[in-house]
Amino acid sequence: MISNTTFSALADPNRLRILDLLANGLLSVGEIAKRLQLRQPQASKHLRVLLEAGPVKVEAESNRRNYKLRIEPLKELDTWLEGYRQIWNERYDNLELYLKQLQEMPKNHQN
Amino acid sequence: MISNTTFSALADPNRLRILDLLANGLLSVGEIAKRLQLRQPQASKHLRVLLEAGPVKVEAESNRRNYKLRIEPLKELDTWLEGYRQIWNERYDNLELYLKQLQEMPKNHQN
DNA sequence: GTTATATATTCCTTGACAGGAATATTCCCA
DNA sequence: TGGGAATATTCCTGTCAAGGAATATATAAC
Repeated sequence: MISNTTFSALADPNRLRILDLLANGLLSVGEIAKRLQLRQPQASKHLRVLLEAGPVKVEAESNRRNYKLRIEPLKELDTWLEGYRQIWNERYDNLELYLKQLQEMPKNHQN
Repeated sequence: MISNTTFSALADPNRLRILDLLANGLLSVGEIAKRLQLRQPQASKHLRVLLEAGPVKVEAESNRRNYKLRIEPLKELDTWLEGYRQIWNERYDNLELYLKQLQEMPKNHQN
């Protein structure tokens, strides 16, 4: 079972945007704040949430702190989704089967 | 871009559990409350959140209301994840490549 | 129609969280 | 060692969401 902390961390538009930024490579706090038009403290605060929840890691480089994506929590999300993917495939299969049966049914039996 | 409302709806342990229950088929409010040891009003309230956020739908049957999974928002989640899946595959590919190069490298060049 | 059952809604209180502003901390460099 | 740049933290305030309790609504059964 996936924990809800991952979802909580992503339940904020700015943090979602941060992840999308980091998908293209590591960034410093200042860069993130600049690109998202956030004030630096808010950027730091959001990054802290992401850091503690998991989907981000940090690496100090002199007085910069470079944040990177941490892919594991997203993999967990993927794993969690797996169970539901089965459901929608199942349903799709049923629809396919239904359409096939409909096609094979003689026209005069289609009411 | 996925909206954060889906994540918000899932950012609660009880709602996650509700989804997991509904993955096995439709359930009435009372059943959900009972299985999750929730009071009925709280169950209703969580279901309302899920209903408005998307991942659940409802069907009235006499004085019961049967809630079902609505798979579309989870598909959206899946689509959103797709971008990140590319990242982890990419990294995996790089690792594979690295290991391959390592293998092909003559032993006396491995420092 | 009255009663029971299932569900939804309202009101209240409390706790968590986001943003703003100010300040603290850390590290580099001269 | 002092100053500046980058980042983190603290304090404050307003908003929102969750749970509890009580109540309203709807449907079935008699």
